[in-house]
Amino acid sequence: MYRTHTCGELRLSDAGKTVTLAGWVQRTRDLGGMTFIDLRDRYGITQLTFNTDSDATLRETARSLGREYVVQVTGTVVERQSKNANMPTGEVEIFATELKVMNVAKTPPFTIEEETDGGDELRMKYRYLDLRRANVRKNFELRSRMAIEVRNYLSAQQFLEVETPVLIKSTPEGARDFVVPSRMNQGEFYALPQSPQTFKQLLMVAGMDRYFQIVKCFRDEDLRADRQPEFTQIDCEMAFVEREDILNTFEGLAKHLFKSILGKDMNEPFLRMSYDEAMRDYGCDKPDLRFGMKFIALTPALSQGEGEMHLTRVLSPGEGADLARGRGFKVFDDAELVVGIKAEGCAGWSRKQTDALIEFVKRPQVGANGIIFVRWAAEGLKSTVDKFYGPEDLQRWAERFGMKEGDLLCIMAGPAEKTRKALNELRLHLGELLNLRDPNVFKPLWVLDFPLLEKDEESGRWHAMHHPFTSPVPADAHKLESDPGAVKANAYDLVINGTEIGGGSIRIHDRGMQEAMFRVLGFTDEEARYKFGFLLDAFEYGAPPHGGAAFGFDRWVALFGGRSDIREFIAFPKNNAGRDVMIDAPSTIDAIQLKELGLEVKG
RNA sequence: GGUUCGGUAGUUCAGCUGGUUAGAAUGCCGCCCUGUCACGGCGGAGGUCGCGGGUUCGAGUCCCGUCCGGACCGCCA
Repeated sequence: MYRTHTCGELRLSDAGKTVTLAGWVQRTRDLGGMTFIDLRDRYGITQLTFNTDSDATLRETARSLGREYVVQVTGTVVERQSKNANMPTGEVEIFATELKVMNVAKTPPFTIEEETDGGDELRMKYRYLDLRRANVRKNFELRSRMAIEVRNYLSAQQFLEVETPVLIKSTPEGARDFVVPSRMNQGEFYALPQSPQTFKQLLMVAGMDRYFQIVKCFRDEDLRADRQPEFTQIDCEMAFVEREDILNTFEGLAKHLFKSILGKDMNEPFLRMSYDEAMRDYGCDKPDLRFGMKFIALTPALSQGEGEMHLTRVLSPGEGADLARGRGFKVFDDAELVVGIKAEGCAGWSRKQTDALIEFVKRPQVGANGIIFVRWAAEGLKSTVDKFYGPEDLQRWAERFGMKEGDLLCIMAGPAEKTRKALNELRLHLGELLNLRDPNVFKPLWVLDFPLLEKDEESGRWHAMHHPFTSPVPADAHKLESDPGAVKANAYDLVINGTEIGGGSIRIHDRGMQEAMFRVLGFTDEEARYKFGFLLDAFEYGAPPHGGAAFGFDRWVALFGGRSDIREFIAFPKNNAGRDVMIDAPSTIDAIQLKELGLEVKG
């Protein structure tokens, strides 16, 4: 037997017991006459003590231990003379009588402590050391608990966990597929699933009624802090349901997780908002509702007074440059949209601070031209466009925004889509600066009524905003082929704190409608049959109405863990370039493997 | 495909308008220390300044290229 107890469980009540522990040497404190060793395992840290009463060889061994040596120790649990209130085992220590080094260790390249000195790259290269750190380990304890609670909730709701294949057929309609060559079928390839979408629909045709799976999905697209090439979804599908049934079921799942994991009672029904509303009020389809700063448009449609109209003109060619006065306004060809947000209590911000905001929105990633500021300070309303606007204009704007003394308006103008997007970035940035994005506050939101289709500006083709199996809302179904852009999707996203946690839809379950959808997307009948014939065929054998949802498990865990980087919640993640720096993958394969697969590699 | 920030000791970083022998903290090694828990004290070792080229009397510092990493845009049905 390697151990009788873990390093996290001994308490004062255990005093007097003879115990054996095993673990890693966290730290040695050698005081000359006494030596203390912190012994660590997954469960905690226990202090070992050696002194002049200890056997001389034993003491010598204790003093020679390096960080991360694996040791087994036997000794007596004793009450500490100086207790440490900061650790659960802080009232006791082990007076060691035997000490065995089970394995030595090189000095690790970074400290194995909560506040490590290691940078991200090193931590990932030595991830097995990084994972020894208590705060990293906690992320995986959280992840494990959440997976168990997801299963608890869904199985109580009669969902069956069914595994779907990982080697499937390539249908790169949305994201690019990862592709796997087949040795037995040379020249042909499997693809790894971007999601088990079609399989879960087939399970509904199969009468499974309610399916779920916590499943890896793969997308060969560029990475982000919240995007990995392989990631985990909570994938669900239900038969004989309408949108309302699905929203209720998964709102229930979310509430169950909030309660069981975070101890939070989410009694209120989740807010609901249409896509159009979200775009109008927040400039994005996943608004962070932890704070206000709703968009308010000043022109052109909503404006009445001359002031607003003038604003459009001022920002037009020629005059814009003059207006700049060194503040960075540039010329707009047209200001389709003039829209602002109100930052409460920011009227006192310095020139340096407001300039920093302008710099922020002028970054190429945001691409705005500038910001007009209106502040209500002690001396009254003042704006960066005072040259062009009198007090009565400013007063009207202030009323429009419900402005109070101390508030700062940030107004942007330009092409509608770009301006909305830029103001969204500014809003989030201000929320950050003003500490309004508290990770302990959760504001869930259902976003509904997405457009079914989006037009790709380059190709002029329609593509599905969600995926091609999403049904139109019943009222719009007849417009699918005549006016595709006007069709709303029977789809929904769950957004929490500005993060898209998941989404889903009521699916098409009728062959004719699915074929119409493929036509709208520009598939020929042959293409549709080649890629999705199995699904179309299945719809002819009694496909029930069905719908479902999928949730980004990594993101959800990260959200509950109060972080935005999902890599912290994935045991062995990939870096920005899709590489695993620990095992050094991807890598080349040898000539024999290539030959067996019937592949040749260029270059 | 693009934008942007970074790469200097094992590690995290500082290093000014180019100028003698490149610093700090921490870690590591040695010695001292009987109640530490970020122990303390004294001493020591440790560097191809990512790589290649250029400018210059002189480059960690400036320029060009390249590699690597981070964040972001495009992309992510």
